[in-house]
Order: sequence, then C-alpha cells, then structure tokens
Amino acid sequence: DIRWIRENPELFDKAMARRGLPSQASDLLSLDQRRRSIQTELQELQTKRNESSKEIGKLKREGGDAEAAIAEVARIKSRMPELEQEERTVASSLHMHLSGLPNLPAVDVPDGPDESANVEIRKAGEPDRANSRREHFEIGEQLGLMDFETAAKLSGARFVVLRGALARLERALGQFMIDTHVEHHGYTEIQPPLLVRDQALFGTGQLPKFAEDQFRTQTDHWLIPTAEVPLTNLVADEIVDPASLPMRFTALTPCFRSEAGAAGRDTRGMIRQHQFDKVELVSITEAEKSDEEHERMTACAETILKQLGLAYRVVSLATGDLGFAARKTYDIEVWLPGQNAYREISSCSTCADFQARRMNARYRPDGDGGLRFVHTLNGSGVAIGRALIAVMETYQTADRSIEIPEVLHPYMGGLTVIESEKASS
RNA sequence: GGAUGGGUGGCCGAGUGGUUGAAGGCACCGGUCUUGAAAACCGGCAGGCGGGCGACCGUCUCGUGGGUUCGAAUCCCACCCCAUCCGCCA
Repeated sequence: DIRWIRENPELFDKAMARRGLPSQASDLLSLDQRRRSIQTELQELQTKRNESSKEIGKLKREGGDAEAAIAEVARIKSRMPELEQEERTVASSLHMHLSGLPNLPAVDVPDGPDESANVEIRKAGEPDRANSRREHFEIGEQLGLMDFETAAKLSGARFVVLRGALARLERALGQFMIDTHVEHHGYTEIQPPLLVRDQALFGTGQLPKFAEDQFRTQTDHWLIPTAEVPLTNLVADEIVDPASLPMRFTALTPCFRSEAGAAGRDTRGMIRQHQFDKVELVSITEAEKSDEEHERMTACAETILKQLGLAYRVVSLATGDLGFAARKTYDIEVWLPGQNAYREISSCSTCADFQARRMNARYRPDGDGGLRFVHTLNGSGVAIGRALIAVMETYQTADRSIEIPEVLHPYMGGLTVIESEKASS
C-alpha cells in the first residue's frame, strides 16, 4: 500500500531491513511523488477540457457559434497525450516495484538472517533418537514398495513410484487428514482445478517473482505448487458477506514444484519431489480475526500429527526465512528417526491483507459503509508425502515391517501392519 | 478445431454519440406506521485515485488497451474473459 509507505517510510524501511532487503522507501516515494504531480496536472487539464466541452454542447443545442470553444479545447488537448504517456510509464513502474515487494513481517516475528534464527515455540511427543533407525527409502526399498529407479525411467529425478500397501498408506493418510478437517475442524472440502492462470498465481504471490519455481503448460496454464493458490483465489475479485466469515476451505491435491535452485538438496528419497500430495487449509477472515485464526489453523494441523502419534515441534520462522507473502509463519517440524532430525511437514502462515490486496478480495464490515480487504491464511494440514515418511520411520520395526497407526486402520481395509514377507501382495 | 452470442453498480437489468456515473427492480441501511414482525410508504446506497484541516472539490472507471470526435457505456481496431451449438474425447 503506497499510501502506508508514504505515511510510514521509516517503518517500511525498517520492516524490509528485517527481511534483509535494502531501504527503498525514498525511491518508491519519489516515483509516487512524480506520479501524483503528473496526475494533478493532468486532472487540471481534464477539468478545463470537460468544462469547455459542456459549453460546446450547450452552445450547439442553442444554435450558437461554438468555433472559439472548439479551438480552445483543441489547444488544451494538445498538451495531454504527453502527460498521459508519462503518467502511464511512471504508474506501471511503481506498480512493478510494489508487486515485487514481500509482505511486512509481524512485530513478533523473530529477527534473523535464516532458519538458524527460528524460534521453537513448543514440542510434542518424544523424539526417537535410537541410531539404529533406517531412513524411509531404505525401509521402502527393502519392502519392494518404493521405487525410485522406475520413477526415473518414467519421469526422471525427484519422482517416485509407490506400490501396494505403501501406495494405500499414502492414500489413507490423505483421506484421514481431510476427513478430520472437514468433520472436526469446520473446513469445507473443495475439489479445485490443478491448472490455473497467471492471475491466480499473481494473487497468492508466486508471480511475478517466482515463475521459475513453477511448471507451465503449453496452454499457458500453471500447475499449482500448492492448493493455497486455487483455494485462496476462490474469493478473488469478490466482495464477500461478512456473515460468511471466516471461510475455511480444505483440499487434498497434488502439488507441483520445479525445485529450481534446489539441486543437490534432499536428493535421496521422497523428501523433496517435483510432485507430492498435500492437504491444504485456507481461511478467509475479517482483519481483526486473522491472528486468532492463525493459532487455530496451526492447532488443526498439529492435531493430525498427534493422532498419528508423531513427535514434532512448532517453530516461528525468523524474518529471513519468512515466505514472500507471509506476515508470520509457524512451521511444524516432524521428527524423522532415520534422519535423526526435525523436518518441515507443515507451514502455517497469515498473509494479513497482502494476498487480498493483490487479488482484490474485500468485505464490507458491519457498521461503517466502507470496504476492507479480507485477511487470508494458509497452512498445510499436512504434507502427505512427508507424513508417509514420518510414519514409516517412526513405526518401523526390527523385522523390517511397518506398523500402521491406529487412526489409519479404517482407511487400510483392516490392515494393521505392512509386513515384509507380504509386501508384494 | 469450426460457428455464433455476450462482458454495465453487491445482484438482475435498461441504455447506440451531448447535464448518463448510468433508468428500473432486488438486496442492504435509516425513518414512518405496528405491541413486535411482515407488508406498505418516504429517504439513502458504486469503486479507485488526487487535492483540502474540513463541510467538500476534481478526475478516472460500463472486461482491458488503443483510436475516431469538441464530446464515447454508445462508433472503429486489437487483446482478454465468459456462454452456447457442432466436431473430437474421459
């Protein structure tokens, strides 16, 4: 919001500095200043032109001579095209700069250059630190149910083929999660498009800066990197009824990420794939309710891990680790015994009005007649591929089987353990 | 892929060159009436931007961008989007 920057240039620069960005308020404001002075000048000319035109209309109706007035208008108009052009140039330059700016971090976001400055908020469960624990790909390959070689034949690196009981386990996880959010947490299930237009990705903030992280089709669609994109854009260009807030949407979808720039990171196993399933949570709230909703959403995601019996911790991301659109983010990190480390399995963010502004999503608060931007939040509830990994590593047994968490039994057709000798069945 | 039709305020919908930022209706808000509600009646009700301490003033916007014109929602061009029919297809 350029007006906010105009009124709070030091605060703005300070906020950007917390994200490690150079101060740019003065550049933005000089552009803004230029735009406004051009606009003012242009409007004065337009006023004169409009007055004269009305005069002409009146004279003509009354059968008078309008020649002088017409010449006057022509004279005024001769100066306008140049100003109009300049205004367009300056305005679009300003717009470009503004749309490339990340969201301002909330005051309580810890300062720091990267994830090392993230702050642990709470822990749940007891991490299994036994060093005999195998990694998920060892477990999966030994069972013959997780196949990276075949996936590479079909699609290259960062894909996987799951078979039999492991394929079903992944499906069971997704079903369990979405059912939980719909039946117990008040979310509405959505089956959204997986291909979206530029406009949608701009709205949630992936465009224009992060085009190279996405897959694009030949029809100029983009494969969604997360269901956050279609779910949040549900309210794009809408003026929503305040009585319908908060809106809570959930979806189980595949997500597609090019992982440009991630070469060499998490190359083994299913941690970082071009395609993975995820249950997403999105909330649309009134401005005052978003912080509260952020806590609630994070708790909804945690519920899943608790019910699966997985150890985890919640961290508040430092300014340097915060995503582009986020004002504040909690990551939930699940304990992976095979890696002997906590790894991100969910990321819950409040974007405040950042995305709403980009997609022009508003509501009319009760009472005053004005319009306000809604607040948007999104969180994983949770990433299914990583949940599968966590379950495999947490519930591995000495005899190379995997026990299945109790809450998933109904989704597994009664199967309670994936046993190595029955693996191929 | 072929062929049509269409994009106007929160919604529906009128409007083919001159006080039209836009009739009418619905919704919504305020009032009268009523024990209360409904109905009826009266009034209000688009958004962005700029200027002013302010009551206010100006400007832009009828999908988007150009053009014609003294003047464009209305005429011309390009693009975007939506719908329908035919073909193909899960």
